[in-house]
Amino acid sequence: MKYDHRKIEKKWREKWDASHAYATNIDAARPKYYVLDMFPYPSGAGLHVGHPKGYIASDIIARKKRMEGFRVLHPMGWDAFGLPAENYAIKTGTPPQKTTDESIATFKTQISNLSLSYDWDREIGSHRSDYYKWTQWLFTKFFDRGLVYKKKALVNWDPIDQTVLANEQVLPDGTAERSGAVVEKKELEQWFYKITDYADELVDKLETIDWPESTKINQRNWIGRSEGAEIDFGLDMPKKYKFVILHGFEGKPEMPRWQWVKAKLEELGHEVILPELPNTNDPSEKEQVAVALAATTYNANTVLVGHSLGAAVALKVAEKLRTPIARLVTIGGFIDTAFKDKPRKFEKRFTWEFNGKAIRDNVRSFTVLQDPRDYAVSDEQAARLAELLDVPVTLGNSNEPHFTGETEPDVLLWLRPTIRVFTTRADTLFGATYLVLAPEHPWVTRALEHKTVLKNNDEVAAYVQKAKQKSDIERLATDKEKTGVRLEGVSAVNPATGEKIPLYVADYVLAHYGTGAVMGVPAHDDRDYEFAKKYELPIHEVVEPLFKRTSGVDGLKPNLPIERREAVDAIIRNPKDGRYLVLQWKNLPWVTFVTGGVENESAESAIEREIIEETGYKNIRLVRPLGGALNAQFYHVNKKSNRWAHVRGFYFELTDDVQEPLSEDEAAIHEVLWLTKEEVEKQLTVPDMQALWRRYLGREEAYTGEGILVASGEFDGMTTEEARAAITQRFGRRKKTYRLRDWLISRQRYWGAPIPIVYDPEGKPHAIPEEHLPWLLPTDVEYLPKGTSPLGSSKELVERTERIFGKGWRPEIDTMDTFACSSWYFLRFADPHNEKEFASKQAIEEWLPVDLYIGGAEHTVLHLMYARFFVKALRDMSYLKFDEPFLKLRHQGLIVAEDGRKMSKRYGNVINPDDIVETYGADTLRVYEMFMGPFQDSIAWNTQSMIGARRFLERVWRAAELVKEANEIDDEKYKTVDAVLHRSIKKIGEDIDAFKFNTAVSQLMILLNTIEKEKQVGRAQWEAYLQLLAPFAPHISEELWHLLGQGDSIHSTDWPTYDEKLLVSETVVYAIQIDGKLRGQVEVASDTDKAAVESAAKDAVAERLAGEEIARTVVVPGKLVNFVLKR
RNA sequence: GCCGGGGUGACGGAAUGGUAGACGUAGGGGACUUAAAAUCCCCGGACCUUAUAAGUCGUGUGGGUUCGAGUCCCACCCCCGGCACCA
Repeated sequence: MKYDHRKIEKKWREKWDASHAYATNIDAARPKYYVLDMFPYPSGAGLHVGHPKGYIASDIIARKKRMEGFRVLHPMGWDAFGLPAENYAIKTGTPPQKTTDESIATFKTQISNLSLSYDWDREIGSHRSDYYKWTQWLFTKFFDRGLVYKKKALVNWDPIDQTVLANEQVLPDGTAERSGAVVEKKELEQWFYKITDYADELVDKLETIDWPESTKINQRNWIGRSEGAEIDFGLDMPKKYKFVILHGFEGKPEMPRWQWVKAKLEELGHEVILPELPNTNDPSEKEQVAVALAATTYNANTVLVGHSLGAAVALKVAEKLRTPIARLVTIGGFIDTAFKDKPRKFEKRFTWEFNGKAIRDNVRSFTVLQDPRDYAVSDEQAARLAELLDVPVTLGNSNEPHFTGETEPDVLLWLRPTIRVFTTRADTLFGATYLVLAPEHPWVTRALEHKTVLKNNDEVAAYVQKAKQKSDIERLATDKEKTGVRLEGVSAVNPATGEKIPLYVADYVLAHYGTGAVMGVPAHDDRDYEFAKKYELPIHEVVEPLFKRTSGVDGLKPNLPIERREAVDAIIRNPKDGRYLVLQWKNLPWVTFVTGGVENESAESAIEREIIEETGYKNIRLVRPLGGALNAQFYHVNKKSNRWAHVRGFYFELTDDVQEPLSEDEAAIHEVLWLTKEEVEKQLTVPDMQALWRRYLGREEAYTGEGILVASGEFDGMTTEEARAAITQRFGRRKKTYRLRDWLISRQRYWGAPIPIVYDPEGKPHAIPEEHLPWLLPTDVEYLPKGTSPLGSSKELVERTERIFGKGWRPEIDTMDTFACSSWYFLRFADPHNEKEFASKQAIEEWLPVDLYIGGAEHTVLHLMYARFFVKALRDMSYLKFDEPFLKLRHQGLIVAEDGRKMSKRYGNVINPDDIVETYGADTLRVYEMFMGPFQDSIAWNTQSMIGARRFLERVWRAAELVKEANEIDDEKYKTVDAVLHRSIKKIGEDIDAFKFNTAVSQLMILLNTIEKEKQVGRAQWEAYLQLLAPFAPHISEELWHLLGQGDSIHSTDWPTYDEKLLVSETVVYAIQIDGKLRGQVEVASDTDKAAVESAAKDAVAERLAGEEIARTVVVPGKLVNFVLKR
């Protein structure tokens, strides 16, 4: 009978479908296992053979887990919102709903052909309203929780797709990941998920999950946490101000924060007035203003400051002034009483009206300082205040959420002229010789508004303007020369040295990272070095380099103490031939320059003495010392001790060739070589020697490594690591910053989940209540986007909004980034038909988290990080009890086309799985894809090679004829097969668990080879064989299983177990080596003791050992014998 | 530049510091056949040798540690992926 895959596969597919063979087993007595594939976007093009690779692997795991007694959740669904269907709609008018459903049908057929054991009863589609209802519901919960916010921001605009993109969707070269368009900057009001709130946990919890290390590293890099310090540099300006500070509700001038602010400002020579406002719990507008006005005279040097209620008073004061003041700062201020937390006593009488124009006419600049965490004043209140003054809100961080801490450095920062920098190298603070601000830095913006602060106001304004016009690509081109402009008329004070240092504005400093300002330490930072060279700024070295060897022959021995020594090195050149002298060490695999210790003498005399001793050349001339000292820590192989050498380098030239003979001691440890410049560069491998060589060549550079502090006062002698902590403590604060920014989810596109927000007639956004969800995607739309969302063209949407919420209410017309839909789908699979919840608590507890997640490596940051964020946020809202969605993650490698390129319609090199299934069978495809090579590697498809998998299955088919019943079995042959069988059960089980599918298949082949060679296989042995094959080739194994007369499916049988005793064979072949070279073999019983093995081996190679003396014999049990001969 | 991963026959690949190249593909030889396909058997890293036996070399390059290195250490070259003026 021939192996007819078409007939067999069709038959079983239909039987399994009809019987719902893969419905999820919900027997609570079994342990659960949730194995999930990343749900695909159902593109119109259908699948190519590369797509199912991951599905096949997860299916193998799912099948094996079922056979091992687990209840397995193995679902599949569709990530169905997305641009291709929408772009197709724009071109043809076909509704995306229709296109998408058709594509899903195609995908499902293709996937079904492979008999992947999904529970199709749990199928979901993210575009279906019963799914996106919950995507929207989650949005509203995030909204209530403060994890969703709207802000005007410079965003990435894709001019081809006509929508904004998340930072993650923009490639490093500034083009869009999807469309390839050059991304533009646009200022738009957009919705954001506050993923940065979870930055720390997103980094820290990576350690708890079993993910590929490279994926974890990618996430860590993307979040880009760096731990450093914030340090404030006071500004020295000729101008001094008078600060009038008005406290808030139930406040007092004696409060620690005001006294602290006052003291800090007075230190800088400013004047501070702190009037006490009366009756703040029942304030009268007139009384408050009168007290404030009476406190002092107001003029162009006055800075008026108001906290909370005091801010409202300050605004009224400003309204009434006759001469303009310099500045008005509100801290946690408001102009209405729509408080977040609770009503205030004064609300009844607070009916104050503010004249924005009068205030703006009387004040030259404003700052509205608001902490988003403020418990009383909402961001909307702050926004209304800022609108009155026509300035943006300045976001700050208070120590206590309403700026009520004992000290409030952020308040001081916005009052006192101070520049705060972020640095990871606080240890180099003494070397900071200038500051650089980003062009968008608020202090620069404000100074430019004042016009008189900077002597070169126009020049700076022009530079800032130019920088703003540059695209990100231009600004981030790293090879470009740095530019900047000095801020004339101001200087900063280095808090460590007290020195006055200049300020620059330069576009190499990024406004959105850290504080938007950096300290320039040219001696120890490459960028600062480049900048300082160009603008001739002083370079102060404060770190002596330290070269620490931790591995290799001269790596520090951890158990020995480190001895400090003053040392000297010399580069010696012979001017006659231009060669350099090096020492070739006898017991070290490298060359060095002449090197030695200083013994009660000057460094200069020490090096001359060492040169004579080590080389014999005595007529030498010191040309110049080579820079400052450097440190080397290493294990001194000759002296057998750990050394910390504090080295001075010198450059000498030979005056003649006279060379004395070396002492015996010296000659024994090294020899003198003369090398050309090229040879030196090639052979010199010791880092401190290389550093010396670079100095000799005059190569100037910043030293950015670790080292020992110098010229840093009390911190001298500390390691950079110690100094970072100590200097931070003394002059700044520890601070973490992140590269990660909040997740922009607004998309100006049609085919996505509508953002469930409506705006009241005042324009205030409201989350749509649950009873109105799903908030349906309208269908009466113009698909073509025109810079705003197509939803804007829907009449039905507006009518719906007004009908439900009232006249004048307007719908949000943006849709959500599709990643929002895929950030929680794994939860829905636990309970996919629930109409009351996104999933019941019980279902979630039963199935989650996902035990094994398989998908492409292209999702290492986007989807995988967003999903982690969702889970953490939902946990904090008490919907979940676990921290991480995916406990174990594996990526499948790509299958590229036979020509080595990516499979793509464009190249015409796509292999369609349907064709392979038709011609060779699904089992062949499955076996081949697993056998190709390591699961995570990218490998080229090779149809010829695939035929090998087909041949293997044909051999399996024929081997069924070799099955023998007990009475006809030849014992010897049975035993031979049994030994290989039990080893195979062990290996195949372990290999599947370890994702080594390729070697598992190879073991199936080895076992089959054995069966064929013995020409017989016991019935029970054959049953076990089919069970081992079943996860890989479900159809043929099922068919052969039934041919044995079995009634039930092979896929619901118990996974075979192996007998430990059978893993050990009776005899073992030892390899025999002489001096490590293979010289023979000997077979002995496997329980032979070492001595007997040794003598058997000795006999086997007796001829070769004749006349030789054996110095040593190594016997590795079960492996080999090695005779080491005496020489 | 920085951070990952990798470099093994003609090809895909295998190998807890212990006989390098399992398993498969292509290839060569043979059997069966009128013939071909399919199937079965044998060979299958390079060099040396008529061939065998024996030997020499061999896992990107150069060194090292070890009785023994594809595997560990040092330096370097190349390829792939990610990040990149992130202070």
